[in-house]
Amino acid sequence: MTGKPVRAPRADARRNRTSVLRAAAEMFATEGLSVPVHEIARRAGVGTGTVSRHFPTKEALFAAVLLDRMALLTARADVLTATEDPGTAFFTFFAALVHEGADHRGLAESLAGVGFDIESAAIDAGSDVSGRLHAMLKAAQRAGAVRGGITFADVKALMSGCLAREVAPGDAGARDRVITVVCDGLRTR
Amino acid sequence: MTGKPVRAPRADARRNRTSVLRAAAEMFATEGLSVPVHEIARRAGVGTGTVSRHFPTKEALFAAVLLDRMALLTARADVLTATEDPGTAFFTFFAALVHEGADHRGLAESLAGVGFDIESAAIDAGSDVSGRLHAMLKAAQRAGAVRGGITFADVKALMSGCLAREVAPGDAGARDRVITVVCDGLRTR
DNA sequence: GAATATACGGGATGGCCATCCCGGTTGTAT
DNA sequence: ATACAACCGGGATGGCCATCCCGTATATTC
Repeated sequence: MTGKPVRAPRADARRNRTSVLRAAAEMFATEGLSVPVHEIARRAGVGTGTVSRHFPTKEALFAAVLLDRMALLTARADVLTATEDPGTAFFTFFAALVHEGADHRGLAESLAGVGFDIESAAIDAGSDVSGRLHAMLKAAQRAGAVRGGITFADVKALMSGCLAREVAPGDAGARDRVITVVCDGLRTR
Repeated sequence: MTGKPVRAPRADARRNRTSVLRAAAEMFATEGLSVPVHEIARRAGVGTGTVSRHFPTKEALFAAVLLDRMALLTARADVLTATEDPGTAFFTFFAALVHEGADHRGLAESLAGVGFDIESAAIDAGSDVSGRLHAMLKAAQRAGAVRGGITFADVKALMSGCLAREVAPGDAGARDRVITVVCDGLRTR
């Protein structure tokens, strides 16, 4: 079908690609989505042209960065679903997502709806964390561990609260307090 | 002291000023802080120059818009503090702030730390809503209505969760659900 | 060790936007 | 009615940034 006999990419190209990916992961994590592409290129030791050739768009770069983390998270979700009762699974995964987002400002911003849409990024990345969380919520509700009326959108909103800038990045204690408040609030009483 | 014999501003200037203020309030509320000044000017029926002459900076314009709403809110806080028990006062004011933010996207964004710093805007506006909420939190904790460990920063984070984009602007039901979750989570158990 | 496709760097381009500026206009005081 | 300060509109300016382009360099193949 494709008349193009695809040759393996050049060695320097592969090297640069991973450099960029690593630099992007670090900078998105610490600086957030608004970090200029130029900075990522500088940190990776390449020109801006190289970045946009490998990843046509900043959003595509972000999606690529997300790919592996997302895969890990969905795997984690599947393990929890299989081994824990629905309530525990949901609350544990919720906390895991919050902690993940806390270490990754770009992810948190995306979750909060600032910058790129995380749904589409996730789909580009071929991994659906949201879907897992949604399923776990429903299961936990059926099991009576989480209040009935709560919507998936409600949960996402509460999650973004746990990730708000007010909760300092390094302050795991604050994060745990907030998670506790939300989870206790979500429980059936 | 001021050698300037301040004359009353011209009538058209006053008219334009209030036009701009009204337009800005509407647009910040519906579109958020990222609305271009140009749009505000257009909606107000004036040139962009007129806007920046009256309000030297976009942030100053936002602070001016906030002024009256903030005054109302602090007044409300003072009434609640005087007439209700500390727990009720705190929870009621918390909900009031969330609903206020829901009707005013600019305010919500500012609270969430996106765009301008609301603290400084509030201080420019001469009204300290944060201070009131903080005091009410402490009182509610002393009265045993709210868990002890909770920080004011925690509360702000949770509040911004109630205002997340996921909770659709028109959906008062969703807002109430999320508020309930958070308030129940905050209560001493 | 040539020949050639591939990839590189970083300047050029274009869009967006807040703020500033100035030639022209209008309210106001006399 | 006149004169002057105050004010207006909106174009000009400058900064920031993602993306594109192209002359140059280099990995790969034969």
